[in-house]
Amino acid sequence: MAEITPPPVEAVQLADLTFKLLANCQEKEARLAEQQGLTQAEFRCLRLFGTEESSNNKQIAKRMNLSPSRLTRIIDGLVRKNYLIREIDPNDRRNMKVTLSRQGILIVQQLNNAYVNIHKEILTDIDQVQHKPLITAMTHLLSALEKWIAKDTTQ
Amino acid sequence: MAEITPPPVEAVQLADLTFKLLANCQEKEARLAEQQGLTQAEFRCLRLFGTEESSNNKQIAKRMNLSPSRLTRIIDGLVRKNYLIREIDPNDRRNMKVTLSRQGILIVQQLNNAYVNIHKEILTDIDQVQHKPLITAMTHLLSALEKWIAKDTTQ
DNA sequence: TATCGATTTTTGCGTTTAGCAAACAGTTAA
DNA sequence: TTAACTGTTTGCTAAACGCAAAAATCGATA
Repeated sequence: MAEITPPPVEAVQLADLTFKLLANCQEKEARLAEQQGLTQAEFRCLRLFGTEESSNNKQIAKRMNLSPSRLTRIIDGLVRKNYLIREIDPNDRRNMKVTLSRQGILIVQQLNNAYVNIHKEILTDIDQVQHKPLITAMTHLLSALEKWIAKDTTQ
Repeated sequence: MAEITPPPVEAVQLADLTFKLLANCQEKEARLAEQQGLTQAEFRCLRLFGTEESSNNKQIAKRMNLSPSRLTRIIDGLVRKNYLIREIDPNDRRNMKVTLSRQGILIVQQLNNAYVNIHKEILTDIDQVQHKPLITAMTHLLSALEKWIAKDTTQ
């Protein structure tokens, strides 16, 4: 399988780290979502918009790893809360064009600020010189992980 | 709040990284759990045992961030699958002493192996010299994150 | 030692989250 | 026009989860 096997100790440590990190990040996201009066799914959905333009139901569902039907109902909630606008795409009337409302843009900004602030706070707790390496290392980890997931999907 | 504010760019990057990492790790755990015929909750519960001794319902629930009642039912399932043994703690008959069965020890080993193997595979995809820094950096991140969570709980 | 308050687990019940399949609406091409 | 296809929504169902009450037990105190 793998050409050169890394020392198992490192793999064990990494396994342990990502396991714990996952639990903590989940907790972190749950807190943040609650602070804004959102469910976790709503939080993730909104954050996915970022500053981006609009998208349609199916695309969002795919990006969130949820069924389109589930997404319909999550968006229902966000429309009811006046964060999203859902209108028929004039180019293809089957599509629903989902866009952030004025309020939606506002809350996404708030959301992003809060999210970034946490990480700013976390960074103050880590030695300055470690910041760059941390980001580099985690970028590698992420891309390796994405590759692993993609590989396993197709096989 | 923070004494020295780190450059916001780094915080933004880190925020983005942990957000994506979270999604991917969730996916990874879901896959692994399914492979072993376990629900995600069961997976996490078993993995929490690791090689450790026994624990009681309430402790496990707290560590998993679940209500004790939910935990009762998750353990129900694992007892039914013969992975856990649940018996009354003779020292305090209110407590249930939960331990791994022979089969439980086996599957936890398998689980850990699979989990570690993924990370071994992931590491082969990252430059050797990056491994140590990655683990160091992530250890720092984890402890900073844990600190943030603990701080916010008490306030 | 009988009783009261606290603790741990379990059970009953309602809510939320989620997917599947069918219905519906619209598109594209023959 | 019709047939095959795509995207969204709706109805239904199952799983995940928490709350509150019940049951069992403990510990301390009057």
